[in-house]
Amino acid sequence: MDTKTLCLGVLTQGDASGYEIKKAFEDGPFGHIQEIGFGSIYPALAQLLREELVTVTQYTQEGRPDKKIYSLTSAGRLLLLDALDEPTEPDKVRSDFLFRMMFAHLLSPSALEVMIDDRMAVLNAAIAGLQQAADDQFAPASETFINGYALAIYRAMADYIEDNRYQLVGASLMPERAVAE
Amino acid sequence: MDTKTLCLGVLTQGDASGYEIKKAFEDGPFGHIQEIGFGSIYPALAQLLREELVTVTQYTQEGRPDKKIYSLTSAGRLLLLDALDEPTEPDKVRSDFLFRMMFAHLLSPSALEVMIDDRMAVLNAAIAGLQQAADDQFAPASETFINGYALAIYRAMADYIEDNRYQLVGASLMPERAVAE
DNA sequence: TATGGTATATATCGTGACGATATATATGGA
DNA sequence: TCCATATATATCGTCACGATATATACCATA
Repeated sequence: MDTKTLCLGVLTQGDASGYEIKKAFEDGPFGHIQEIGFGSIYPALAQLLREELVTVTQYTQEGRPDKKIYSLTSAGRLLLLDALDEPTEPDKVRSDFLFRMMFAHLLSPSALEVMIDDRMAVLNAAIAGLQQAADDQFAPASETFINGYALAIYRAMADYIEDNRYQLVGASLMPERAVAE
Repeated sequence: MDTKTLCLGVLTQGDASGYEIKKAFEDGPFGHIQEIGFGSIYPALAQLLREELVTVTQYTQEGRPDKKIYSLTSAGRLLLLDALDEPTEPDKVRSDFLFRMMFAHLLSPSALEVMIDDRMAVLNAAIAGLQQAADDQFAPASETFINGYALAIYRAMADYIEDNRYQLVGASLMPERAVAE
């Protein structure tokens, strides 16, 4: 799933600027699909424009920078549908947190506790935010599904970490004892 | 977490070749942290060698290509410890599957069912594999923790999808009805 | 028997993603 | 007043990723 296709996807939900596409990948349901930055979005939109998969209208705003609103063309809409028909790629994760947990035995117990507490705080904040979003009765079925999916995963993560953190802290103590003895 | 640091991490568990590092990120507990390919590993190892963070020994094998076994230097081990002290970056996900679910209303019910069934098959296979790995009583605490963490997440995903897939299939029916009427 | 797929093993190359940085203005809080 | 945040676009260098090349051995299947 390249950035161009992701932009086409957001634009099916309505016209948007590059800045608004970025926000959709931060707050909205797209935020649970993946993150993308400006360094990917603006070149992608420029290329979509060259390929006539989107059109632009420039707006001059007072007190704000100019805004370029992009709209899907019918060719762009068709290309998205083609992309959805292609084989689904496996999910990809990248967890800096898990990498650190892999080396719990090289960390001091206090450093490890801080890492786990930080992670729990992030998870609990995400869970709280998603529980509020779950109250929206007028959201489309796909958004409700994705929010619930993310909520289920965050809860599973938080529950597992709370139930099993003692195992890691125990392991992190051992090398220190060995050094002390 | 760049590829160089990831390679240093695997090498703390014992000397390894680039090929063996790749395998560690496919099968072992590192597989749940992130994926990396040869195109990232070999340049990273070459750079680590130049910076004297690892050393190499080349082995000639019979019936197999030559093998380059890399070992951590003390500078390499210290650099890994420094990296573990740096602030933990937030997890990153990239789900081609969720992207498709976001556009369930643009898919035929049969195409949607196939996508969900495929996803369930992948999840159930992963769950079955992890349940076997959970029986290993001699694995280090960190590996047991990570395997259990991955298992908890996969189970949460599978359970949620089974319980809520009907919502999406219902939504995918609607446009077809609209076209038919 | 031949063919094709899988495993072992290293390496490169082009495309594209990512993070940092630049530019400009307005608002809100310390 | 000063700094951070929000709005808005854009570029640039570095790094990651996927595809491809090369070479051999082994196993299954047609």
